[in-house]
Amino acid sequence: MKVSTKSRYGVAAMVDIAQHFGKGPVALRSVAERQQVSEHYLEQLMSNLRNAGFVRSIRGAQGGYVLAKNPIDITVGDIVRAMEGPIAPVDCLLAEKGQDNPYCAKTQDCIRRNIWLKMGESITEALDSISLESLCKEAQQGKEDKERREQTL
Amino acid sequence: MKVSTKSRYGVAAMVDIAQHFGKGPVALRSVAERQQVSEHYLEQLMSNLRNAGFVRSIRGAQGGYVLAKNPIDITVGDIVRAMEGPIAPVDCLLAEKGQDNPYCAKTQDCIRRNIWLKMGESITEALDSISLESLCKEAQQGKEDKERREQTL
DNA sequence: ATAAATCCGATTAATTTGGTCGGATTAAGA
DNA sequence: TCTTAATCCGACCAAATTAATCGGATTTAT
Repeated sequence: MKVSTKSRYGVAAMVDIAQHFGKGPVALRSVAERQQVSEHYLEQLMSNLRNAGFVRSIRGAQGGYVLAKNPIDITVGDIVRAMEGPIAPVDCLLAEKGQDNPYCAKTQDCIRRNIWLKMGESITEALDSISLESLCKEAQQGKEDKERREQTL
Repeated sequence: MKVSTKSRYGVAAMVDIAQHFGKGPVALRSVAERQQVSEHYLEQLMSNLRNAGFVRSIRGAQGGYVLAKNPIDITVGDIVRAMEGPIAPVDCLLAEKGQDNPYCAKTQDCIRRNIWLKMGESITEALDSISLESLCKEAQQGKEDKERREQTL
């Protein structure tokens, strides 16, 4: 029940890029350095985010990545789904309603299914309530607080 | 972000045993058959639940497992924690407050940590709101509904 | 031209998950 | 007391997933 590094690095990268929103493309190299992760690995992750439409890439020298949407319109849930697919703690939740379920024959009267359904909904709700904008604001706030503390000393 | 079979089988077994609450020990063999999982594997899982104090085992012929508490006092969250340890989507949440964190140096001002903290709390809340008793009732209800439908035909 | 970037597919390494196996121990019942 | 049905336990193994790494192709600003 751990969150994969895909999601963690993905969120870290997106927050990093969001913090440069409106200031031109951010090179992955610099993101990798700030966030202390492998640039090559990040590369792979970014293609998921690009295909999902959350970032746009600019190739060639001085290129990099920019957000494809406003930070308020991208949530942590969006990023996690782009990295790992649908949020579903068990596979049997993936079957469409009304269709027969390839993962489990007796979907209809399975009491345990509801447990994991509820769990998935809770996770989704929590993660979709956090936008890149709110994270950037929080980071900015933290930075200002820190500076104020240091000045007061 | 899938729930492991440990947790799923663990919950299945506990519901099964709970349905026999007050009727003497349930042999793992019979649980394994009803739930369609390997008896040997279930064995391993039960030792977690036993060590956590949720079931008591009775060895020897005619032995088996019984709940060590009332079904209303055992939640799905309890079972999941017994099977997988603390519910923490990222390791850095495991460090005690105020102690320095072996997983990440800058725990204090990490905005991302709060994401996963919130996520963990949501999961915990969802899973702890479901008791074995409520699951048994739901199963019983489902069974009665089914019988009624069949009689009406 | 050159250098700085992204892009992409293949491969590998490490970790976790999901078991299996064999035998020891315990206790009920004939 | 013997047999049989059960839990208990540690070691081992196989498969799947995760987390990278690598090499080179492509694009573009300067």
